[in-house]
Order: sequence, then structure tokens, then C-alpha cells
Amino acid sequence: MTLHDVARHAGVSSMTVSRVINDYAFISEAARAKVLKSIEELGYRPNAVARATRTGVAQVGVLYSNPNSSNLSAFLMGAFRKAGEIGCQLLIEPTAAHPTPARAVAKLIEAGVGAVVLPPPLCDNAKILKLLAAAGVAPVSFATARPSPDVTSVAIDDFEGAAMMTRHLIALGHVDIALVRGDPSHSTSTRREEGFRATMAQAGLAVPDAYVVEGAFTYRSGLTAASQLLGLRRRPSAIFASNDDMAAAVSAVAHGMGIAVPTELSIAGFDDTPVASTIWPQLTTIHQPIADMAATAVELAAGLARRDADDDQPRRHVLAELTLVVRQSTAPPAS
Amino acid sequence: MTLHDVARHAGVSSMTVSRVINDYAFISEAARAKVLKSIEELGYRPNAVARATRTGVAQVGVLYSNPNSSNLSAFLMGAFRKAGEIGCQLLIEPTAAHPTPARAVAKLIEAGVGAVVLPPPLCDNAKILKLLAAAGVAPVSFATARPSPDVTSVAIDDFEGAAMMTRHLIALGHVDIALVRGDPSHSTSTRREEGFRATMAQAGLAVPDAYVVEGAFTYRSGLTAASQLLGLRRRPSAIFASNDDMAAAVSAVAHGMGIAVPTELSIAGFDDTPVASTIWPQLTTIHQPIADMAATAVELAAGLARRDADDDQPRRHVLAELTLVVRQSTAPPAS
DNA sequence: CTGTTAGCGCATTCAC
DNA sequence: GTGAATGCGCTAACAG
Repeated sequence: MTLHDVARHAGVSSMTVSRVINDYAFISEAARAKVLKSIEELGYRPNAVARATRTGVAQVGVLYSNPNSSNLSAFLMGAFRKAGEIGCQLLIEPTAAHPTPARAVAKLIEAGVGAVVLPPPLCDNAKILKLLAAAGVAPVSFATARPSPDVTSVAIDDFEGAAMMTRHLIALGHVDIALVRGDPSHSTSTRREEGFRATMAQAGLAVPDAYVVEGAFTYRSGLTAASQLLGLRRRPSAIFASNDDMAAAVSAVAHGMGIAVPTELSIAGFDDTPVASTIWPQLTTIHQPIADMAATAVELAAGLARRDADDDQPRRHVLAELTLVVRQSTAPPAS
Repeated sequence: MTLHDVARHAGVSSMTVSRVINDYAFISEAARAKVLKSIEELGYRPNAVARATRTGVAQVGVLYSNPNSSNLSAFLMGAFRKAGEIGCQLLIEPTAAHPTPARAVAKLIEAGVGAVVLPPPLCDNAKILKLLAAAGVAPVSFATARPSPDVTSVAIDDFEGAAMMTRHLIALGHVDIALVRGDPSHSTSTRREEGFRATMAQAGLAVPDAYVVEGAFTYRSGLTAASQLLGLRRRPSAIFASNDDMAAAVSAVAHGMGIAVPTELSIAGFDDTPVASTIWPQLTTIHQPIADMAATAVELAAGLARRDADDDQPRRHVLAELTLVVRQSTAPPAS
């Protein structure tokens, strides 16, 4: 099943078919329709490998900082799936393997990538962006809370996600809601906090200073935060942790103190990583379609990697859809 | 930098270079040496994409059952890395997306894969193996504890891994060691139990029936198991859980009961999944090089996918190396 | 043992 | 608008 089979079937030349496939502008509607119909009837799928021999393989680099991130597998799934589809080569580079993130970037540049996907916190790193720009390598920032207008990005609306969860908690009847913040160096942390605070304010609910505690997106930091919060004289009836790892830690501490979840304490997470459905009770959390987002990021990156020097085309900014996943860790407050 | 450049540099034809690259047997040592030298000097790297146009892309399927498995990301990393290197196409198929595993296999077969990588428990499933055989698709079993001699496999020695951990616990001075078993339908569970029991017996240590409790490799099952074990009049001083998820659950329950880890209770896991270094205290566990193993599995599978019908060549069985990773969850017993 | 010929499936180039 | 020729980098199949 090749281009030529389709061409013969449609009664045109292979070039016309090729043009239709590649969305070439100047084709008569008649020819395009015939070709499309033949493609449909024959079930033709373009051969990405063969195509790559002519166009050259678009190489796109993927940097990642946290090898244990629970999102990593979903991220890789999506990224590799898309890479396979469009026939581009992915170079995965763990920054942890290098003394500095800049060295990791340098390695990717030397390898000849045309674009790089940058998850947080790298995507907010001006130095790295500068390095990339100097080498003429296009960046695609992934999951930043504050996408720069100059940089193509795929992200979620962290503010809105936090707001959704806060609304859920409020709707359940909670009034004393505490927040465990994320790593302050990630832009997502502040956006999530803002979403939380804005929603609380809008509902006319106060947020005492003691109810907002520092965290670092790690399980361990969640342990500390939870001890602080649950040791308070006036304990919150719900704790919203800025990610699932910290929520899991809150859950463990609550267990340890003999506080029943969710009857005595509601716990909410964010991200819907595997741990959310691993622990018990399973966490109510905000789901982001990481695999799809990764696929989109790779697609955009591959596009940028191809056209060498069209610097002045508009940057694209994709916002992925969030969903509130209600599981067993949240319920109406006790009283 | 192509084959021809190398050929010219070495003063031979491109075919000779091609043959050297592909380890063709009948080449004079003189020619081979010249070519190798030129490749070295020119820094030539074969173009996997171009190669694939001639040989056809070896398609290898990967089935997986548990989308949340913490090992998944390491597995995918290794698998995709190798696939990219050797230019083969990976078709990932989650069995969960199908009513039965058999349907997932059927889909892969229809897609035209030449070989399939089968993680547990699928690799021990005779029905699936039969299906594959009927379609002439080669299986590669991944991480089975009981590799069938007829099936190419990449695995670890579960017995030895469990023995290593048990020896570590004994060396620390523990005598009352309990085991949380894994899912009885996985062959790894029984091999790990056997390794544990054999080592205990060898050290002259008794294993009371109450010290071996059922688990299912899930966090939740670990919760139940831990409650059982820690509720015992004579509490074990160390608990060896058959995987990290269950060990994490044991840790949470211990926290909940106010039992200090590791001073009052040592906890050991198996697999070295991300959760092991996420929770606190971090888990002592057995590390298996999942990414390397996955890469090997894909390589073997791609080889099998290529040669269509050489059924009678010997099956390869690769055993990966295990390492004991000592972290903070184990220590000498209290008394 | 080694070289020649002939494409793989597609896209670029330049005709028409 | 459309098509014919040409070659990407590599390797099967054949000749030597």
C-alpha cells in the first residue's frame, strides 16, 4: 500500500497524492476529493520511515529533571507515541546526569536537535532559553504556569485547576481549608495558590496564615506540612495539597494520628499521578492529560525542528483540559 | 556522512562497508580492519531510518497490564531508547483497554507485529502464548520468575533477590522476620517467597506461619497485611514486603501505630520503584535495571521479528543483575 | 570474499 | 495545477 497504489486508484500521479497528504495549498478541489476518497477506500497510511529519508529526521530533545516523577511514564508514553507516528527521533536527556542543566542542554544541541521540550522548572529558566536561542534551537515549554508569549507552550491552567478543587471542597461544606504549597521555584506553585486564595475570597471564606504552609512537591515535605497543620489547635477540616505526593504524605500522617480520612479530614491532591489511585483511600485530585499534552508538545517541537529559520511565525500556546476526579479522600466535614 | 563516504575513505565498495556494519561473516580481516578504521576516523554513524526503508521496519508489540505500575516509566524509557537506536517500531498496547488480554494480543497481531514483549502475568499465560504461536509471532517474556525454555526471556533471579534481602536483614541482627507475599498469580511471588524461606532455613531461623501473610502487590493489600503483622502479640522486628508498594503501606501503618522506622521496625521492599525513594524513610530494596532489561527485550524481539520463520534457533535467556540498595528503612533491631 | 545493479516509499526540483 | 525525473542512505540479490 503505497502512494502509487493510491495514485493509480485515483487516476492521478503520485505527486498529487503526496501533495494532498502534505496539505499543499494549490490543488484543485476535484483532485483532492478523488485522492482523499481513494485513501479512505484503500485504508492507506503514509509510511513515516520512508518520508523521513527525504525530509530528514526531525530530532527533538526532551529534557527532564526528576526521574521519579510519577508523571514521567505518562509523559513518555505520549511523547514516544507521537514521535513514532510522525517519524521523529526523540533524544531523552535526564538533567540529573549532568553537573548543571546547561550541560544537558549543550549535549542535546551538539547531538543536533532542532527543538527541545522543556518541562518545569527548566522552562522558566532564562539561561537555558538563552542558550537554546543562541544555537538556533526552538524551545517548547511544557506545563509552565506562566508561559512566555515568545515561547511555544503546552500547559494547563493551574489557577483554574486549583479553583476547581477549592470549589469542590467548599461545595462539600468545608470552611476551614488549608493549603500545602508546592516548590516555590516552580511557577505552578504560585498559580495554584492564587487559584485557591481567589476562590476562597470569592466564597467569603477566610484563609488564616497558619492554614497555608510551605511544601516542596515532595512526599517528605508533605510529611512536615501535615504535622504542622494537624497539630494546630483549630485543625482544618480539609487539606488541599498542591500535588499528589504531598497529599499522600498528609494521608499517612493523618493515619498516624488516628484521624479518619475522609470522615474527620478531607484530603485533596493535584496531578492525578499513579500514587493518587495507589494509596488508600484513593485521592480526590485534578487530572491533567499528560500523555496527550506530551504528544502535542512533541508535535509542535517537531514542526519547529523542521523549519529552520522561520523565527517570526507566531508562537502557539496550547492549554489542555483539566478534570476534577472525585475519589474517596474527600467528603463533607464531620460536624 | 554516509556509507559511501566511508567506502571511499577506506578504498572499498559501499557493500563491504555495509557488511562490516552488519557483522556479515565472510569478510577478509584486512577489509574489515580498514573499514572499521575509517568508520572510527570519520565518526560515521549508520542511519537507522534509511536502513529501515530496505529491511522494513521491524514492528514489535509491547503489552502491558498495569498502567500505574511504577516501573512503567523506566520500562518505556529503555524500550523506546533501544527501539530508536535500532530503528524498530514499538506498538504499545494496554491490556486494560480490552475486554480480555487475548483481544489485545489479537489487535497487535492484526497490526502486523513480528514479535511481542510480554510482561507478567501475561508471559505465564499459556493461552496467549498459543495465540501468538498460531500467528507466527515470536514472544519475549519479560521479568517472569519461571522462564519457559521455549520462550526467549529477559528476567531477574527473584529467588536470589529475595535471598539477598533476607541475608541483609539477618546480618543486621534480625531474627523475627516477616514476609508479605505478592500476588499469588504472579510467578515472581512464589520465587521470592522461596528465596526468603530458603535463606531463613539456611540461617537456622524459624518462620512462624503467622509471619507470612498474603498480599497482592498493591498498596491496599499491604495495608491489610501490615495491620495483621503489627497486631501480633509477638511483633516481628523486620518486615520484608514482596514489592515497594506494599512496603510503603507497611510504613504508613507503622507510622499510624506510632512504631518508629527503622529503630523499632525495619521495612524492606523489592523492585526499587520510584515510591521507594519518594516516601520517608526511604526504602531499603532490591534494584533491578528495568530500563536495561526493557532495552534488551526489545532488541531480542526485534531480532525475532526480522527472521520470519527460523523457529529452530535456540532461545536466549538473559538474566539481569540485581543490587541491594540500602536506604533508611532498615537498621539493627531495637533490643 | 567483493562489487554491481536495482530499488524501498516518499518528496524535491523543474518541467509542462 | 499537475506530472516526470531524480535521489535520500541503505541493503537484497545477484554476479563475479
